[in-house]
Parts: sequence; C-alpha cells; structure tokens
Amino acid sequence: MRHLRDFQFIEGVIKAGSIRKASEDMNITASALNRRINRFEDEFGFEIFERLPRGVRLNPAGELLLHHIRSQQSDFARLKSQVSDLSGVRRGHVSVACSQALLPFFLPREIARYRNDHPGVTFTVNARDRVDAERELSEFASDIALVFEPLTMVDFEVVYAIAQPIHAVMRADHPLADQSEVRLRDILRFPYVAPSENYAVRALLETAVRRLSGIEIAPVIESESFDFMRHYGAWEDAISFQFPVGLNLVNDPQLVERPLAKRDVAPGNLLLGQLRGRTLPVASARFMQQLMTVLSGDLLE
Amino acid sequence: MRHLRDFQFIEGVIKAGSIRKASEDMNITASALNRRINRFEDEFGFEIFERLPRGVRLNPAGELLLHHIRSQQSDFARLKSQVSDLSGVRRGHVSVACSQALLPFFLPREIARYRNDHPGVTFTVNARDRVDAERELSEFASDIALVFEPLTMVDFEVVYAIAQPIHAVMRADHPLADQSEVRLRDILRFPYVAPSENYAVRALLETAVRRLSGIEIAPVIESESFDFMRHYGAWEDAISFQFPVGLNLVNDPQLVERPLAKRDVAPGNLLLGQLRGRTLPVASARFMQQLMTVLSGDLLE
DNA sequence: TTTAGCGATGCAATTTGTGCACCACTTTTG
DNA sequence: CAAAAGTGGTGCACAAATTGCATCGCTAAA
Repeated sequence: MRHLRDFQFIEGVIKAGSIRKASEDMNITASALNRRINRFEDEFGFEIFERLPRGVRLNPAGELLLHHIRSQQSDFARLKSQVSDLSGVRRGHVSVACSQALLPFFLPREIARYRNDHPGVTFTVNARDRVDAERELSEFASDIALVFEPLTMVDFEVVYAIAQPIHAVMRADHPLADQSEVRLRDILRFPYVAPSENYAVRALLETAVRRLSGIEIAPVIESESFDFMRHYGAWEDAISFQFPVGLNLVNDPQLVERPLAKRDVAPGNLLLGQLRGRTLPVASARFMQQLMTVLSGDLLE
Repeated sequence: MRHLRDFQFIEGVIKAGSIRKASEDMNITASALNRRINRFEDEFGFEIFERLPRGVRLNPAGELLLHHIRSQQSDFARLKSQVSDLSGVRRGHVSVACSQALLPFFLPREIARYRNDHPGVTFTVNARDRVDAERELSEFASDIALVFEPLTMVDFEVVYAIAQPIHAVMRADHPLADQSEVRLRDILRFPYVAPSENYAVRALLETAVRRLSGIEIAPVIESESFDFMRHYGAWEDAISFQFPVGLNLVNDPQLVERPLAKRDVAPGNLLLGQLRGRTLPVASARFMQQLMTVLSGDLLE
C-alpha cells in the first residue's frame, strides 16, 4: 500500500543498518532513499536516525516510530482481513509463539480443529521461551503466545491463565504406577529425567526439592527437549515430568501419567496472552477464543 | 504528514458527501481527487464508496476504513506527543466529553490544577449526554468521557466508577435543612425543581418515586440546565437535586446540600471512561490518572 | 423534457521523485 | 602514516507520477 511505503523504506534502513545497504536490497538508489528519509524526518519534525560513520542507527524517537510502524502494519492487515470477512471471503493468518510442550499434541489438535471450520486461515507456529515469546509479541511477529509463566510481563497481557500441576510420566509397570498421585520424595528414589534450568517444570521442581532439605535434584538425563525425554522412557525405566497439556498418553499402553502431590510441588501456570493493548485480527482473536474454551474445558474434565 | 494524505482526502469526501464538493473544500480538482479515490480503492482491493447519482456514500468496508483512519490519526498524534515528550517539550492536548454537572466546579478545578503542573497542555471540554459522549469517543473526537451511566456501553470502557448519591440543594432556612439526610417523601411535599427525563438524576428519582405508589413526580420547574436550576433557588424557595461532584457550596452561606436517604433513592454512578481498547496520548492518560486519584479521594472524605 | 449535478476519462502541463556523479567525512587497512 | 573503503549528503538532468481542463455518459429533480 502506498501510504506505508515510507515506513517500509524506514524499516529496510533499520534492518540493513545503513542507507546504502538498504538501497541495494530495495531496488532504489542510495540518494533517492536518503532523500526519502530526510524528507520524512523533516515532515515528522524529529530526526529518527543517528548518523554514525559506518551507517545509521535508530535514536529513541526512532524506536517509538518503529513500534508505531509495526503496529500500523498489523492494524492495516487486520482491517483488510475484516473487510474481506464481510465480503464473505474468510481468510487470515495466525501466528503463535508457544512453549515446546504444546507442540506435539495440543496445538496440532487445536489448529486442525480450527482449520476444519476455516480452511482459508493459515498458521505460523514457533517454539519460543518465555522471554522470546514476549519479544515476538511486542515486535508484532506473533499474535498469540502460550507459555509457562513469562518472567517479564510489561508487554504481555494475560488473557487466560490455567494452573497446570506437574505430572510424572512413567512406564505402566513402574513401582509408583499404581498410586493415583505420587509423592516427590518417592520419585527422587528412582531414576528420573528433567529439563534444564530455564524451564518452568525444572524451576518448580527445584523449589519443591529445596524444601526437602538434604536432598538434591539429580536427574540421570538433563535435556532441553521434552520430546526427547518423553521418548527416553521407552529405553530406560526413568520417570519424566510434563504438564498435562503436553501429554496425550491414551493411545500409549506402555506409559502412564500420575500427578505429583499438590502439597509437594506447586502447579505451573500456563498463560495465554497477547501484546498489551493490541486488537488482534479476526482470525487470531477467534483462535484465541477457541483456545480459551478448550483450556477451560480441560480444567473441568 | 505525507502518508496520511489519502486518508485526509477520503475523510473530506465522506464529510462533503460528494467528490466534487470535497474537491472545492480541499484545493484540488474533482478529477484529481476522483482519481486518488479510485486508485486507493484499487490498491486497497475493495470499493469503499457507493456511487449514488447525487454523490458518494461509505459502504460497510468504508465504515471500517474510516474507523481505521481515525484510529491511525490519533495514534500518530500520540506518537508525536510521545516523541516531543522525550525531547523534553511536554506538550499535548486533552479533550473531554462530560456531563453538564461537572462543568461549573469539578472540571475547572481539576484542569487548572493539571495545567499548573503542565502549562503546555491544552484542553477541549464539551458537555455531552451519555449517548453523544460514547459516540465522540468512538470517533476519536474526545479522549476521555465523564458521564453518569451511559446507556449503550459497547465502545465505552469504564476505567473508574464511583457511586454518587443524589443530594438535595435547598436554602439554609428550609424546613428540611436541619436534617442530616432527607427522605424523598418529605421533599415531595415542598416545591422542587428537576431536570428533564433524559438525565440520570431524573431517571433515578422517577424510579424511586414509582416505588411510593400514589405519588407522582411534579417539579415546579423542569429544565435541562443544572446551572439554571441551582440559581433558581435564589429566587424561589425550591429544592433542587445534584450529584455531589457537581456541587461546591462551601462559599455559599445561603444554600445547603443534604443527601437523600439511601434507602429511598439509589445512587447514580459517575463513570470515567475512554474508547475501548484505545491507548491514550500521554497527556490524556495522565489527566485521567489525576481524575481517578481525586475521585477516589473524594470518596474517602 | 429539460436541467443540474454527479463520477469517470483522455490529454497536456506541471509537479514530484529518481539516478548519476561527486563531495566531505570517518574508520579501517596496508 | 597514507591509502582504501565505507558512510551520508547534494546539484543537475531526466523520468514518472500527479494534476487541471475539457468533456462524456448518466440519473434524479425541476
């Protein structure tokens, strides 16, 4: 669109780091691009770039402008999707940043269900940790985030939160498998695998174990991949940990899941969120609505 | 700004109702303006105007676009104000749509206090009824609304609500003046003035009186101007009604105010609000913050 | 039926944007 | 220490987009 062209050029310069480099990327002469930038700054009333000997860099005013540009592009995309909506076209794109745990079962199921009703809607799904997820939201790179307790919460607006007790996953013939809930103290006597430190499951386990003084957490395997840990159980009889939303063991007769006793370990919080103050495109808003519905339903089961 | 020019032209056409009329208002030929509109619709991918024999009118897609335009202009203004803020300029403009009752004392006092700290900030204040106030918010014509219980609430986001019991205003030598609170039944025996039907005070009184079957509300004067009604008390010994936030009788020895008994008349709700989902300019957000503080303080007094 | 007002369009004039060559400057490189 | 390789900025001629004018076809009001 015509009215966003200056913004696109500005974005290009930001990404390239210099006007000349950007000009090569964008099929325009450096001089023309330079004049566009200068004219914009003139009309805007403020400089937005620092001129350095090796290129340009955004100044604080430029940072604000960049956020405005991103927000504006996203707004305009939403407008177009709304308009095609009322023309009966029903298209759109949803991008989700989520914790690893949701990749194998939960999100595929939900996205398939959504696309069954709205085949014109496409998706982007990326695994992101809590910090990156929030950053993606604020850069308008993702519409929706679904993560476990982000650390920093300035731009993250929690739309829905659901407590997730940690479950222990073990073989069906494991000595603890006949208990309806398992005690942390019992688990620590058997081999177990655990995620590395910057994952919510590990943080909660550490906190809980620290209360049982004298015991230290000592997984036989430490990994960042929940997928790996879940499959490892097929080879060694070791307990792994997962949030229920990441589990779907009904078809696997070899494995069972048992919740950890609530008095031992605090539950994690699965947070469904978006960029604070942002109005989502129709498709994303509807998908978020579906997630809320299914999450609150899971709670009731 | 350059990138908003198409939008300004579109707005002009909407306001004028025809391309030719708009072209006269905006120093451009009808043909050029016509081509701008057509080109925009081309690039946008949808028509936004219905072509009628006597001019043009927005179609539904155009209505959505118009809202986008308004929102965009307001966003850009906010961006500029933020940027000048970090240049240390501290300027801005706040526009308030409010109930009549707040015009004589409350808003003048608060605005003066705000401008004492921020002399660069200018204000627009307009008296609007509940429906018009909400419409102004959604058209980005006002930033903040301060009204008594708007009827329709779709676009009105209540930021702060405070209950306001109706007070009776009477001469200091009135027979009821020695009571700390007055009963509705007693008041109805004396002459009183009341606002016309579409004001919250009147609606609450009607509801209350309707419970006292057999009695009908019968003001000796009915007016839309609270100012007039308050001053009328100087000429005839009649009771008038007001919300406390609209009163400031400490300097007037002739008049006293007494709350109506709570069990007789429900209190009104003074609602401080903005357009749902909108991020206000810095100046407006700060002024709103001040209003919240003072309103919650008034509650404690 | 006439008339007045509307949006659309072809064409020439004009304004605006672009590319090229070059400048002044700073950091990196030899 | 000097040359080289970057950078953003600028004057000038040319290309492209925009505008204004005249005019068409159309519809509702007079």
